[in-house]
Amino acid sequence: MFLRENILYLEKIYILAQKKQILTKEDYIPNLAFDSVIFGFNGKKLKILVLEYRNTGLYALPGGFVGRNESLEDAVEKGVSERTGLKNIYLEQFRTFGDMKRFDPEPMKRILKMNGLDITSHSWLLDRFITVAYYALINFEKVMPKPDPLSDGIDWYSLDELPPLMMDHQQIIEKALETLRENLDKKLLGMNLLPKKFTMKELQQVYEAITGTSFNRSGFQRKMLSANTLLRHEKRFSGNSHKAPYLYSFKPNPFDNRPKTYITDGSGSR
Amino acid sequence: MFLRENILYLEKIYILAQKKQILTKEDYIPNLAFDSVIFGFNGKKLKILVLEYRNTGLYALPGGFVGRNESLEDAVEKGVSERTGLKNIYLEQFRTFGDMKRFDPEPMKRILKMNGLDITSHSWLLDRFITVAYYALINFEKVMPKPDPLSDGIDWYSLDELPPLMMDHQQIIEKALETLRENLDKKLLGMNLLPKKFTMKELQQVYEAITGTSFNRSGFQRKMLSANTLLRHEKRFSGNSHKAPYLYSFKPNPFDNRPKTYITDGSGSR
DNA sequence: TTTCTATTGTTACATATTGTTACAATAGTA
DNA sequence: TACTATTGTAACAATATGTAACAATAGAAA
Repeated sequence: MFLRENILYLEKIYILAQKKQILTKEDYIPNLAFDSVIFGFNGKKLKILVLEYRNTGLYALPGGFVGRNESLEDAVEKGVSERTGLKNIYLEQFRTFGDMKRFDPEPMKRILKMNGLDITSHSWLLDRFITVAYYALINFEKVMPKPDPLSDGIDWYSLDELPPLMMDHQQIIEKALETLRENLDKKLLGMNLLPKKFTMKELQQVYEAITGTSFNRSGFQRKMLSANTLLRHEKRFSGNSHKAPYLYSFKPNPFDNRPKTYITDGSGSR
Repeated sequence: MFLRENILYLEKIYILAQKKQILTKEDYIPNLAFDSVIFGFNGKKLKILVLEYRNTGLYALPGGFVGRNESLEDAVEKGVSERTGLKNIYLEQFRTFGDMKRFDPEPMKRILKMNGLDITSHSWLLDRFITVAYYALINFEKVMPKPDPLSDGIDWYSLDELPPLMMDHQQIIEKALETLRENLDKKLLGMNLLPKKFTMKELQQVYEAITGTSFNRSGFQRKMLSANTLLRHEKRFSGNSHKAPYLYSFKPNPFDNRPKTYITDGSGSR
């Protein structure tokens, strides 16, 4: 019993040390944060990772701060990796939110209080923040969501079953989805939400989940194949009594000079 | 003579007071700036407004800082208005640049020195900055460019005759142009670069200047007219010996619920 | 084995969109 | 009145897209 309590005590110290490290003002650029809309596809629906803060009933997008000597995108990569357990994540910056309406210290006060943290010594967290928003596309099956030090929960939510979110996070999600839809035709985004090999039907389901519309099966297949970006592999025998579909993968694009896994957009921000 | 010197002295004090106001650290969000790529169309080519700093040989995009109690977009609107003399400018945020490579205090040191400003008391300007970049589309004929307090020159440059620019401003321009091209099909951007009434040929020239390609005259006309967004007005008799072209204007879009002049994108960042 | 069903890959054809050329209209000049 | 440069539009060809039909087939059921 003594041992167990001792371990719990050490654990508590460790967590506090972690918190202290994470919440020291001097290490970060003040008034600047990032937020991430992490999309996954479960085979049917598009989902988003949402954090729940301890005993507050507050829900939020996973976010973080930018180190004084750290590039913006390194900070985001690190933050999203910590929440998902994945590396080399497809990330795309889509907007920076700098409205005064964002300035509401009350939620953060509650979060600090419920985590037993002193408000005065963390007052910089109650200040105004401008946030750079990114969306991430990840393979749903590979992810092991982990809450951040101030949260006790992190979970997948479909777009139509989102909990009430803090501040302007609902609007951030809407803008993320809007951008994702605009980018869908321009880039090969589907690949980042699917396993390496997939059927034409699965690909179509991803497109339908993202756009919220349905496509004609025949036309979709023709268009995808004519784009000349898919490699056909062996059939997949599912054990069901019907014709087995081919598996496909995306061709590596020879005209795409970015590394295979990347933060998109090489235009100087990296 | 005494009077004249006195006036000059007062003027100097006034300018210094202005500078002091503009350069006081406490008034702004630290480490955060904005830059603007201001596009204009002179009838032939797409041009950009570029600042030249006093006696330094340094060229830069017009930019500024965000007040502690000011929304990001209000700051940008104000800044671009001050450089162009225009109000209600079409502005679009396209990317936030947060690379460590941006961190180079030397240019700012030279600028402060050449303006007779003390480096130690303005050291916050030598710090690292993350910048939110916007592009603006304006009617070339209406603008009266005005330099900012630290610059002695502001001028139009075509894309293929840009001077060597500070830091990563060249990359910011490239990304602005890329985004402008992507948005050209989605939105009615041409209208912001032309006078209210224009001919089909002028509209085509704007499109060609932006995309850097040429279009078939007949097809361009058909597509523009079929989009059902143009109003046809009287003919324009130029005095040249050939058929007079019709003048057109853009229809106000009834499905566009934004005010007629605006910062685009209502998604929470305003 | 044969028949049946659900699903898949492909083709066929109608319709819509785009690219290209041709031609008539016309404002001013010679 | 003829001529020139430019403009608006029609005509036709080439492509792309929407829709439906059909054949192939993996397993289940008979």
